[in-house]
Amino acid sequence: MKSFYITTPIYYVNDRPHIGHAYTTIAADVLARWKRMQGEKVFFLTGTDEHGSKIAQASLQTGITPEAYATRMSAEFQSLWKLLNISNDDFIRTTETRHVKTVQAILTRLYDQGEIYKGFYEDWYCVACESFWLENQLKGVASSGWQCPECGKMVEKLKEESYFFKLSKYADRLLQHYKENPDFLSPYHRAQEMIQFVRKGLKDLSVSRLKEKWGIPVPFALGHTAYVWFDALINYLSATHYELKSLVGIDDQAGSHSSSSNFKFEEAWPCDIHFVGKEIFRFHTVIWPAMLMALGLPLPKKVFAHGWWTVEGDKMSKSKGNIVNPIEICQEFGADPFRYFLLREMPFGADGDFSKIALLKRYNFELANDLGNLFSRTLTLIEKNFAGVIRKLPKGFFMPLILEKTKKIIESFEKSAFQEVLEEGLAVAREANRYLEVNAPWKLVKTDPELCESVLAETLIVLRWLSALYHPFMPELSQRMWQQLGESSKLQEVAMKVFREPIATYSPGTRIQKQEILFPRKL
RNA sequence: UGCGGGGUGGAGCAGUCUGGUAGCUCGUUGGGCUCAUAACCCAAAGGUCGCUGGUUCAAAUCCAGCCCCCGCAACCA
Repeated sequence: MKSFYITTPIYYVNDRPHIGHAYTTIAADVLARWKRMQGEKVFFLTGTDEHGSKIAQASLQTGITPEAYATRMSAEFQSLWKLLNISNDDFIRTTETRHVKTVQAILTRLYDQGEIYKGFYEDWYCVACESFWLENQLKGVASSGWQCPECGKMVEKLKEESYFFKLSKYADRLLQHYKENPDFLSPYHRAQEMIQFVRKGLKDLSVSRLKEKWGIPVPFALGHTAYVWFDALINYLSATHYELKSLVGIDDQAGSHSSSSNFKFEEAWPCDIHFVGKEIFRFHTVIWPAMLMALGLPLPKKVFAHGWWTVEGDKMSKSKGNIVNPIEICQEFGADPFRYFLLREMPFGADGDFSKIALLKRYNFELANDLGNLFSRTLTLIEKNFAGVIRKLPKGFFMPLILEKTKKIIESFEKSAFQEVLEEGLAVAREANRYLEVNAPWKLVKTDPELCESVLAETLIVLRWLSALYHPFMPELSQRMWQQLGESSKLQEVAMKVFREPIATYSPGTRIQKQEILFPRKL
């Protein structure tokens, strides 16, 4: 059976994880949990990109080897994902044997096929930084000499032997693919940029470096190291044990520090969705598909580029020192509300701003007041007036609304429109608050207890539906909602059934378990 | 410069593809309720939809020109 294969980029370990990394990973996690809810087998992959000069330099500064440095940083990502309740099935590191061998096998195969050829790479080079720059990246002016944008020292034109991938010959096929698969480039408003870019023609891509030592050696060219992007993109294949046995002649099951993934290429490929930041959309929609074409493999079904966060109105940058540390936010608000906020605040695909005030407002108004308080008032009414047990079977007052929203939400998930999903859910919670206001069960209990019980039974159905809906976004707190409704099952196992049939899955007479407040209001 | 995105009540956004009484959240003002996390509900005020011109019975929406903001241009989520 084909799994639903979903990836994040592998994160570059030259720095600690920040809100941007968390954003992509949380989005992927929400979709993964949603798909699992629907009963699909999911293969959710994330990992770390550990090669390249920046890593080598960073490790030098800390006085340890690149390997040790990468391991340390990679561990930070892994522990953050644990903190954020990320349900990835595998975590791949580009320094793992399974990956290195796959990259080398692919390089060799493309070289043998004539897709990779020897040529010369010529560009501006900074000796101090050991890195190449494009002319438009340089500082200074041509007349007095160009300077390195990083260290300010003079750069020189350098020509070195390099191996090139025949990217240029795939331009037409790429355009054809974009045309025939309108979902491949998502969201739509970013597609045009890529199409125009490819239309202008592509240059062959240098995929090897002589100067770079920290990376994967090119098997057929002594002294050459694989270009980090060529290396990195292949992770999506190497994690599936792509042709490992036939290509490399080793059985990975026993080797390397693979984290127990047993997903096979046949059940994973083609990838269903690559989540990426908008800045690497091009790598994933131009270079990566061209590489797959050269290998004769089917292309991923969709590449989705999300937007960027500014922080308190400013661009996030190290020099400004305004990098948001997800760990701190989790300590203050909890992982689930943080997850909620990131996907709620802006449409997935657009840019947005992260601010403490915005987070606090979403938390208080939506989670505490609208959602949490709805649970609280309903459960208290049941507790106080009916000893915690509703015996009446709800008639389904909310079902037309719930069915309508359920349909919309399923569509929104298909578009990765997480914000829409949360908006629809919130609208239902607000409607339920209104319903209580109109029917005033606190009055009804004195005049018509039977009717009062019915009103609360209807509201209970909404709470069940909401618990199920929020499961992908807030795995821990939704489970607590579920428990408070008197249910003992694991929500993730029943969520879809409850989401579709909140009444049929309900047994009247279940004793509710009002416990601690779900979202304590924050000042 | 090239390419791309955007400019909608005080703030943040949806609506633009498929023209037809301008919608949501927050904020403000007034009222209601008292079950609940000082939470909840109702109502009101507030917009010539960046500018100019065109198409049309009708334009935020289509077309042309202009102004302003932002992003990308081959290793920042």
